[in-house]
Amino acid sequence: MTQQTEPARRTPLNRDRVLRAAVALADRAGIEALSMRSLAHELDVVPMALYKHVANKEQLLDGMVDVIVGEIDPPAGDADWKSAIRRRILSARRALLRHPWASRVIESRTSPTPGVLDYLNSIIGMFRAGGLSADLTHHAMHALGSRVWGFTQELFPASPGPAPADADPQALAALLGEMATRYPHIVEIVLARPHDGESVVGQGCDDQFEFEFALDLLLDGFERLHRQGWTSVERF
Amino acid sequence: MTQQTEPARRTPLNRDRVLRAAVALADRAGIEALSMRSLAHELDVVPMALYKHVANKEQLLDGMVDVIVGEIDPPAGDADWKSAIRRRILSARRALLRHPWASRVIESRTSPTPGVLDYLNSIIGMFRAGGLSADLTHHAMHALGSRVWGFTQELFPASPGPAPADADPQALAALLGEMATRYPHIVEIVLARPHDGESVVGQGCDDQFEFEFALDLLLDGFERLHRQGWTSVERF
DNA sequence: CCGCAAAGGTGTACGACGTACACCTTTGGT
DNA sequence: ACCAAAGGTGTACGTCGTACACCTTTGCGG
Repeated sequence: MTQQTEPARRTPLNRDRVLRAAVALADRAGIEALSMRSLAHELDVVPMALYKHVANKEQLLDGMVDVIVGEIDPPAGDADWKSAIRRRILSARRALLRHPWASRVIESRTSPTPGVLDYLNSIIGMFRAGGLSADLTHHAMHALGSRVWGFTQELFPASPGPAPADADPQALAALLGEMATRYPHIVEIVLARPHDGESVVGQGCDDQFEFEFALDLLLDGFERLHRQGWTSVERF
Repeated sequence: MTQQTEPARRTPLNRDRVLRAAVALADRAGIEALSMRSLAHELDVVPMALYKHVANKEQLLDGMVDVIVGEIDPPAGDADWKSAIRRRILSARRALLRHPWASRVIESRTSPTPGVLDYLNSIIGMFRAGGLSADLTHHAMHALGSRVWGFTQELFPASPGPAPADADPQALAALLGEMATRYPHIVEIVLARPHDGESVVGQGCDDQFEFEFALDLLLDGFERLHRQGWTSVERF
């Protein structure tokens, strides 16, 4: 007669539910708050229960990456390889922006998962379908680096200096002055975007623009090399 | 009469010795083996002693980055900005290659140290001295991203698949065949470098070449934009 | 319908880790 | 000679990943 209330037995965990819960938790609380313990708590289960579904935390992170990679749109039917690849990479970027922790996790993986290999294979296939040689494609992939995923390693996630939430505008101005004498060139280019001068340091640039600027520079470069029949010189 | 042997008192620690020991330990044992405890042990000191010299582990890592940044050569006196920047970045690359953990640590820093700001300021100054506008320089720095440090985020540190030290060549061949059917494009471009076909998977590419390929593509792109007076279009 | 193996979930425990805090020891300046 | 500051110590706490032995539920072949 103990507690009749519990109509349906808790549906058992499985790898997929674990991964999705992990992604959701990382989205909500940040990747640094994701531990085997916190995830288990989230799923109303004891920490060790997770190990019946993932081998260890590394595999959990691998699985989470594959969930995100699964969100990338399949190739669209663009006529030319350049815009097809461009669109696909920007789709990857959108997926990654939805999960701000994802780029850091991808960087930290030490060996690729099947989902990742599928994606890379498909991007390479798009270059090849466009007629680029295997040789040039090889170098192109290296040149893109993490940009195939839609992110650049930003030099610094936030703006330099202490937290901008300090409020005190006088101290901020003083700090800027100090910066300007010690690092004049940095300050100059940070302020180079003329129209959003309101916040002295914060959000000075349009990340999306910066990303596309670099991406197009590279894609245009590949195209130019392709057209002139470039091949890596014999270096041996 | 207890132990007269200990002629000179141990010279006291200081921040610099701590940082150098940390760099040396990371070089020798890998960054993942660097803990406050292991570093203290290395210095024949109790873990908490380190906290008299660095505020916490994050600051220790910051300091280690500055040590490495200090190893980058000062600007050479090249005539044109492009080759001057090229040389400087390749010098940074050499410094980073001497300390394989450094790129990962740089990536993980959340706010810049003075040494880092000095380096960035100086690179920006080189663009400006070459006549590039603050606007174009701004975008160029973004486009370079972590490449200013001389590294690219490799898609994967090692080759895909399980450890290649498995030795058994038959199993390796089978694995390669499996890869070739599932990821044909990847296998094709991995094998695209014709002359080092001996190791099936390992070390298929010349990282230095890949780095310079991408770097030159970008620098050439900046130069082209500069020559044609490029300016970021009004996007508002 | 029984019994039993496998699959799934639990509890306890261990050895790392970073670091707070109170304490002792050495040292250099007056 | 003294004393404050600087440098080093010892103990302790909370968190982490996860090994291992155990219990419970479930589905299936006899």
